[in-house]
Order: sequence, then structure tokens, then C-alpha cells
Amino acid sequence: MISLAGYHGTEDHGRPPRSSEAVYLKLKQAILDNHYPPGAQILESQIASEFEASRTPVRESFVRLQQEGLLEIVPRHGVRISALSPGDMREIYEVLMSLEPTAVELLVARRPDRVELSGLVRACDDMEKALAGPQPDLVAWAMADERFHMSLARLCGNKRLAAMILTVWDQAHRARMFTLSLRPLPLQSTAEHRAVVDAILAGDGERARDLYFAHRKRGGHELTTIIERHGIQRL
Amino acid sequence: MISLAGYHGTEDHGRPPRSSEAVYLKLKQAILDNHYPPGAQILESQIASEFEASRTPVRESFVRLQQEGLLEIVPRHGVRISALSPGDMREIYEVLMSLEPTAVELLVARRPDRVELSGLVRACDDMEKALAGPQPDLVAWAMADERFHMSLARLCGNKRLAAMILTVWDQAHRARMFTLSLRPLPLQSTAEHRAVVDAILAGDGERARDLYFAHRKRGGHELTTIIERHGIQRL
DNA sequence: GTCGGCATTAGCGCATACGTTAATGGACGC
DNA sequence: GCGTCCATTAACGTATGCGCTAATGCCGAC
Repeated sequence: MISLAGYHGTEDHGRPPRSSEAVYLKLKQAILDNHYPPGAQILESQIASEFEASRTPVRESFVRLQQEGLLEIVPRHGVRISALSPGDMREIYEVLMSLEPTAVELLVARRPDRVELSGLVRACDDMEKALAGPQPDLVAWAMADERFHMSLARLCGNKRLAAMILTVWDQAHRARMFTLSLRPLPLQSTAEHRAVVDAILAGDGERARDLYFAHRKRGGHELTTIIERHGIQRL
Repeated sequence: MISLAGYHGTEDHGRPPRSSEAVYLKLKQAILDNHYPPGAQILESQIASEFEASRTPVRESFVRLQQEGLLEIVPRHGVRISALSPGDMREIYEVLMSLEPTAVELLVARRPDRVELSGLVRACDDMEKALAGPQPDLVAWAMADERFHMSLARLCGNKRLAAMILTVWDQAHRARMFTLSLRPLPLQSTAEHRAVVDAILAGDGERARDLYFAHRKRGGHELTTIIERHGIQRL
């Protein structure tokens, strides 16, 4: 997880570390890392003792994570970690197909300098590196891919847009990790990222947006196909 | 405010009414109704006594409303009701220009029947009616406009997309109400809504999307112009 | 007169206590 | 043997208490 310090406004400013913030971050990470698998039921008191805090900060974290769609509060049964149905994946990809191309377009319109874009370029480099050797490192590739998309969201200059992208991206995180080994080597995906960066560097917003849209569409289609072929119902 | 029962998963299922839910709803309504003006500082204990609840449900509401961008928790100073800068308005309109046309396109792709679309048609009728008489009723127009956009979001079949539209729409609610009397009579806006509905009824997704995008773009431009001309810095 | 430091206290973050509800298991009746 | 009802208790939703932090105001010194 790469956090977007800012929009949801909960990063500290040198204040005493808040237990509720720590619980929130650790719990979120644990969910994304599949430490609590989808469908799992967890009790407030269980998390409270695991994280050595009282129920109050745990409840606060639950509320926040519920709004982010990572879990659902079920009265008397604690929380249920959200599982994504194929329909949810469709929703997420529809949202990303709408927001991410817009983010690219906004980024180009801002006329960013090469320094700002260095993160994107490096993420591309890392994706290529991860697939270059005789033993492709899929996890490294996925991390670079994530870095690429997070950077792009943050660079677009629209905090709300960035936060929305991050939210659904987080929701889909586990599913992406799970399907990583089921899909063909992401060589084309990597090339598409590079093409987007090139268009951004060239200042061609329309081309960048269209490339990005195509990338997202193909990726979504690929994932949908995998989910269907494997008959996956929840992830 | 028109609530999207569902996505954020806090509607009740015949359970005992929860105080925290009541506080959340009333507080949100109060903010949208400008009962607490932007920039206002409110203390937990103040809301608690006003709403006759303890601090716990108030805190929970604060957390939720902060994530929705309606207020900001400022330690030791309670919460500050969010004020929108011109930059915020730009962000909101960029998001809506991305999401709403997508929603329209998705709606048309679902091939909705006339019954499903009746809410949209009625909202259009009401907008026209509100402007028809010798004394145009701007508030009635704004309510119908809001109903139109909320219906569209909900009809698109993508809960996440709908929730996102609702969130930013809520953020901009006060600003829209405030500028209502500063802008020209929304005759063109009303006509544009009608055109979008016609395109939806005709099943022409691409036209509907383009019309909607143009509508949103023009509306955003109009609002931006007003804000600039009046030198408004916070609303 | 102004600035700085200290005391006071407001307000919060967290822990915990309390009452309520619903889930569970056992016992009894059919 | 099975179903139903009641008792038990687990878990939550809310209230409240506690200790800590920082904001505020006052007083004294320069």
C-alpha cells in the first residue's frame, strides 16, 4: 500500500502518535496483505487485544475501513472482510477506466517537468527490469505497477480524484495479487505503461489519455477473462 | 440531501435505531443546509449536547463526515466545517466531468426500460415547471436538478461510481445553492438535461455521454466565472 | 508598553463500565 | 428423536472517567 498522505486528512503533524491511527494503518495493511482473508469475521475485542489497544480506536478504524470498502460492519459479529465478486471487479474497472485517463489528461495539462515525472519513468524501468531476467519477478513487477499508478494519481493535481483512484485500487489489491500468477507475463502491460509515459513526456494529453484508456480496458478485460475461466466467485 | 442507501452500508435493517446514525444524518443535513457555515469550529461536546447524545457517537459521525470531505477534525478545536476554495471547485468539477458521463454511458448500456427512467423524466419536467411561471422558483429548480443527477448516479448500475458522485456532489451542495441566484436563469441547463434524457431514451449512449460532458463542462465554466467575477475565496 | 514564561484549564484520545440484544446451547415436552 | 423455549452469555452501542496536551490568559520583567 502506498498512502496518499493528505486527502483523508489523517496524517500527523508532529503530534503525539495516535493509537487509533496506528490501528487503522496496521489493520488496513493486514487486510491488503491478505492476513485476514476475504469473508473472515473479526471481532472488535479480538483486534483490540491483537493490537494492544482498547475497543475505541478499533471501532474508529472499522468505520474508516468500512467507508473505504475494505470491510463491512456486521452488528454482533464484528466485521466481515470484504470479498469482491466478479460484479465488484467490473465496477472497480469501470471506475478506473473513467478516472485514470482523466488523471493522465490533467497531468499533461499541468505541463510537468522531467523531475516530477521521474517517478513514473523509474516505475517503468522497474517493471521492465522485473520481467527482464530468466526468472521474471512478478511481485516486483506488481509493486512497480502499483507505484506507477499511485504516482500518476498523485501527480494529476486533483486530490479528490487521486483519493478515489487509491480507494478502488486498494479494494482491488488482493484480487490483482491473486491473479498475478494466472495471467500471461505482463509484457504488453509494461509496454503500454512506457507508451503512456512517452506520450506524457511529449506533452500529448489526448494520446496519453487514449493509451491509458486502452491499457485499462485491456487489463480489465484480461482480468475478467481470468475470473470467468477459473470460475472465481469471491476474492 | 438524497441518500444513497447502500454503498457505505449504514442503513438499518429493522435494528434498534442507533444514536450514532441519527447524529450522523442530522449533522450532515445541518452542514448541507448551511446551519453550520463553512469555516465554523464546533466542539464534540457542543454537538453532543445539542443532539442529546454522548461524545462517542458524535466522534464516530465526525470520522465519517471527515472522510466525506464535509469537515476536518482539528485536535483540540473540534472540527472545522470545510470551506471550498476555487481550487476545490475545480477539483470537484473535474471529477464530475469524468464520472458523470461514464455513468450516463453505463446507464444506456444497461438498456433501461421507461419505468426506470421515469424519475429522470419527472426531474426534467420539474425543472421546466420551476422556471415556467412569471416567478421562477430557483430552489425548486435546484432540487429537481439534484434529483436528476442523483437518479442518474444510482441508475448507472455501479454502486461505487454512484457513491463517488454523491460524495463530491454533497461537497459542492452549499456552493451550488449559494451561486444559484448569482447565475443567469438555468434555462439552457434545463434544456441540456432534457437532451440527455432524450438521448438515453433513444438508446444512444455516445450522444448521451457527449451531451452530458458538454453540460457538465459548461456548468463548471459558468460556476468558475461567477466565482472569479465575485472574487469569492471560500464557500 | 510589550514580550515571555508559567499556571490554569479546556478539550480530546483512549480506556472502561454498563445496559441491551441476539445468538447459542441445553433441557423439557411432545 | 426432534422441535421449541428459556437461560446464559457474548458482543456491541453508548456513556463516562481519566490523564495528557496544548491553548489561553495573567503576571512580571525588561
